[in-house]
Amino acid sequence: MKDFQQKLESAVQSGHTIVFSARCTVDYKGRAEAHLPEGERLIIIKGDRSVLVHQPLGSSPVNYMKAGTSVKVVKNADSILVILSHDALREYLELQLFDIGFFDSRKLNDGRKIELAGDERGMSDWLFENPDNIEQGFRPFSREEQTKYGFLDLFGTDKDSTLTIVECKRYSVDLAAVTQLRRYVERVKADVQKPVRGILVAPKISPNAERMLRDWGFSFKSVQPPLRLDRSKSQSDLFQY
Amino acid sequence: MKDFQQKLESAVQSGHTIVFSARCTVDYKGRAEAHLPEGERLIIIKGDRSVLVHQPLGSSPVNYMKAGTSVKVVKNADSILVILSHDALREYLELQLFDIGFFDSRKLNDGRKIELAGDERGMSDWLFENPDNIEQGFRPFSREEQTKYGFLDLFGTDKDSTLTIVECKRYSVDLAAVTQLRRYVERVKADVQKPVRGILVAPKISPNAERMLRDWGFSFKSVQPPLRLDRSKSQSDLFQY
DNA sequence: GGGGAGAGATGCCGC
DNA sequence: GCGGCATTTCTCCCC
Repeated sequence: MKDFQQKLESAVQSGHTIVFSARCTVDYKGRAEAHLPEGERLIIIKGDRSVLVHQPLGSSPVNYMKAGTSVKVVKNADSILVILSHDALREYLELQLFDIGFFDSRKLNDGRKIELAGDERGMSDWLFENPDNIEQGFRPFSREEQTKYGFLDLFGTDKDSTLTIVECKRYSVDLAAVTQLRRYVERVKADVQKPVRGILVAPKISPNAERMLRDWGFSFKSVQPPLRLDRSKSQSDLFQY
Repeated sequence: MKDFQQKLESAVQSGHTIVFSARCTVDYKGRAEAHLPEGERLIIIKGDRSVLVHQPLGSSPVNYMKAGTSVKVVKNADSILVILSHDALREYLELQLFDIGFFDSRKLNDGRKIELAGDERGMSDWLFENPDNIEQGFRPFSREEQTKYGFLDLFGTDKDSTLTIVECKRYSVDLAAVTQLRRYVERVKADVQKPVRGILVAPKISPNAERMLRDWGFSFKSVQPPLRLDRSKSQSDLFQY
């Protein structure tokens, strides 16, 4: 355990990626307050001093600290305290370690960033280029633009030259999406003193959301934009297993 | 590498918590599509077959799969493919491993659940017991209840017996919170054909949200409820470092 | 399994 | 820094 304290402190110092398992308790105080009774967990401390505590099941960390956390290690009679604090965020995490399972610390070389396709930005980009997929005659003149009216996905005119606001959702439209569109439409309508239409575009919509949408005179268009990740290496046959 | 394939397959079979580092590429296809060029990362496969891929910086996994993923390992000439698929969710992740840094696999014993205090539920519980913190004379008759009107945090009457809906937020009230309250108020108002008040309760509110709130005749009450995590072991001196 | 809503949400971009 | 908003959001609860 003495050895462990030494190892952990120098690993943190060197900015390595640190992974270890331990029987421990966890206490958190910050935006909320939490306690996790004794059990075996996986603890990760990264080079930016972000911290993750993972239980053996579940994809989300049970506790965590953001990058910039300071790490202090204190040896007790029968345990080691790892005191993690982020004073700027006023968040504190304390691990009381009773047994260490394994420990690894190493430099990981990785400067690459993930390339992602199929997000909402891509969807509105595609609809901007292919507006007839929303409605015949719809002509957008702005896209993802911070207008004085707010952050409108697509803003344009329909075939009758009526101002039309389009809100895109990647998945199912819910009540919140309808109120969001309503907020945009009302803001623009109040400003231009003319009729303004609202269209929600998404693969599907929940029954409640559709009812509210109709009540407000908005419309829904079901659209499933194609995924597209352009890069030299063909990916077409990678997911055939 | 041959050895690694064997180790990984049997570790997955035994439901262990598996952690290893590898120089690898990552490809994802599912709700979106993603590619991560070659670099050194940390990979975690848990007993429920949830999968996490972590880069050396940042608290969020760069790629992941939910519990119930099936794991297949294929040996190539110069690399190992780990093919992760979740057919029910139609999500696929592929790791191409070129070098393994370290590998650990072990059973972690942990059945404990986290105890959390200071969430919105606790806040509405506290306000239900101490309604004068919202407004003199406010008397709630339901709390966090799934009424026919929706999920109202607090529902009651004010000192003039006017129906009053209270929406609690743990942090700053934003535009979405105001439209949410508006949706509740309108639904109840339409049903009872009587005036209905709306009150937002939170530590603070953004200027835009406050403007919209006032426009609709709702009110805001700044309240900071105390954190409280009741348990035998006193925590009062644990965060003094 | 879907809908609805909170989360110690996180992360991104804008002002 | 806050605000506004998407997220491969995730998680929980309830129908």
